Amino acid sequence: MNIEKKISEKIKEALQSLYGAAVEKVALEKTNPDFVGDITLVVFGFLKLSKKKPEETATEIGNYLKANVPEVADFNVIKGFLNIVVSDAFWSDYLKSIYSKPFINAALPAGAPVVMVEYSSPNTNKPLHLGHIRNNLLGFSVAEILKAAGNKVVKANLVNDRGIHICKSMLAWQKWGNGETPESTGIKGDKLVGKYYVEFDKHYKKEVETLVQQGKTKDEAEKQAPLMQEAQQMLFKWEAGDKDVKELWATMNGWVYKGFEATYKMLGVDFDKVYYESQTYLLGKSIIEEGLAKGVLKRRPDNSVYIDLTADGLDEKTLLRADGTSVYMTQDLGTAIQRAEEVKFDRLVYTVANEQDYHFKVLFLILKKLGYKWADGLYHLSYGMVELPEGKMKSREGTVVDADDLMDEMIATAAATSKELGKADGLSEAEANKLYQTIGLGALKYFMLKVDPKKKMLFNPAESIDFNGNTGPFIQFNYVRVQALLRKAKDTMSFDTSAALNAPAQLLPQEKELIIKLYNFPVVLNQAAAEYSPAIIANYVYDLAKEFSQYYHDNPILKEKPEVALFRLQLAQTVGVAIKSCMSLLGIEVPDRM
RNA sequence: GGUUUCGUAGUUCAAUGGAUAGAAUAGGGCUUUCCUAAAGCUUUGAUGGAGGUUCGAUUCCUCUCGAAACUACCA
Repeated sequence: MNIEKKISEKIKEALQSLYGAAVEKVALEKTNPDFVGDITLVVFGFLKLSKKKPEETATEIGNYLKANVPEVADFNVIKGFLNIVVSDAFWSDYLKSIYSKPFINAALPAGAPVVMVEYSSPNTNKPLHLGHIRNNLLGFSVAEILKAAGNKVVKANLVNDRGIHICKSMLAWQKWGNGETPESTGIKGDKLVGKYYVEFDKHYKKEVETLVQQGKTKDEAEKQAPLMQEAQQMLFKWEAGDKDVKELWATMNGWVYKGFEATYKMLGVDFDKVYYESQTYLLGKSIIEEGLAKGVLKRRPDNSVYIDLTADGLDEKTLLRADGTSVYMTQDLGTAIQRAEEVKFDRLVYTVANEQDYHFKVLFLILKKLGYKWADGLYHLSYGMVELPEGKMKSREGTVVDADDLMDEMIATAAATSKELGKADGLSEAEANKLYQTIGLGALKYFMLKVDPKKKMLFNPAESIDFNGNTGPFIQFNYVRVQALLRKAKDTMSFDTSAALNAPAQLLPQEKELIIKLYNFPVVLNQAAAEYSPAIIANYVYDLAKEFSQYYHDNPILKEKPEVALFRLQLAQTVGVAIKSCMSLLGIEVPDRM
């Protein structure tokens, strides 16, 4: 049984027995490291019941616990704080109970809640950049965390494959592409399509400029520029099913998908379901009638349809234009309803940057007003933007950090550092390359995931490539140390991982700390799942690795006499498994040597 | 203008209303006859400002200053 739970039950008993008071909930916390003890009860809240001084109250409760709870070895009182010492035997037994078992329970309970996590959702007109990396890493990691916390997870990607943006690329390619293909140029498909998107923009800007010089307003110029008109024409043709346009569209999107696939593979993310907007963009129109009938939606004289959210502190939101066409919101309503029917999710998580907070607020509210019960299970995983030291990424200033380039750079830096330190000596080229990739991507992923998703983050390329301190490679290194120990132990003392674990009667303080850290994992995992925050896992695994690093530094393991060495190895092994498991929740691999 | 979010060491990040606000990095000073020094030890240094609630506030409330995002019949 969970020790906190047991102690808090006993504290309720103590309050009943000592002061005749019934208390509903007793909150415990971890003892501050500067004091002796493992678990702390703050007694200020009970003074009204005891009618005694804080010290006296705490001592009375402490005495009761020590007498009635075998696991409570001792206690001390400082002001209103009752610090409880849990016996070494309890911690040793706990370690024994998890030794040589999977650190994370992979089996899902029957009837596990179904959670759909949508993430990535790129546009097909340009390659993925740094912002997408945060999105992809977050979405993937949150999905893994929810899985580990006992949910049946469906990862989904909604590809924005249609619209004016891709038409711009198509048009520019027709005009200036000279039949270029990824094959003929050797350029990655998504990059090639992106190149023509930029090309369009260049010519378009010139046209706008010319029109402005001729006396048009900027607004007029932007709408009337011939290139924009042509792109619009192309979109109409696409919607009308024009064969040539559809063919070009399919071809160029095909190039992009091949490029995306390579980026996703390198990034290590995957999806259970891929949706395409070309197949979903008409959804949602059908519910307009329903909404009008229910009186939730209203029609304006010009025939456009809207919902009035001013009573909720929001604005009026148009859902159908006067010409009867739908807007993005309408589409999102439709896809949500479709998924609710198709997947029957308990929760649907949208991984989308916080610039769309308003959009999702409105989306969820409309679905609730339309009477869908499942709308309560919708969640916007809103994450902050990634900024560079010089400010926001701006495509026209060329400061956009390309996802592929960034990963390549991280891997190259890992390679250079490894070679410099002679860490790759004795590895085959394939092994060495795999190692560089593991370290480079580990650094990048950890750097991005250790920050609270809700907060905007600063991406400093120089610092992200650092391998010291609170970084992915530092954590990987401590895993590697464990593996080196285990390898050596197999040779020198025929260490056998199937041997039973026998703990010493008295644990070293650092050993106890490590076991307590391991013991806390389920709480940490649940918190990470509840808050949709990989950062909580990242901070946890860093703490664990740091704690182990000090233990390793201060205490020889293999040089000790056999029974001590055996226990320390088994503890190290357990820590290694824990590190690897936590890193996998972040989508980060660990090497066996580095 | 309105709505929302955010202001913590030089910098990048932590802290269910709890004890002396933790790390990392940068700067100062050390450690290698020791299982991987991609390590460890040590030192300097912070809650934007003013009130309030509380035994206790980085955390909750009000005001204020500063930053960002959103506020389309765009996606």
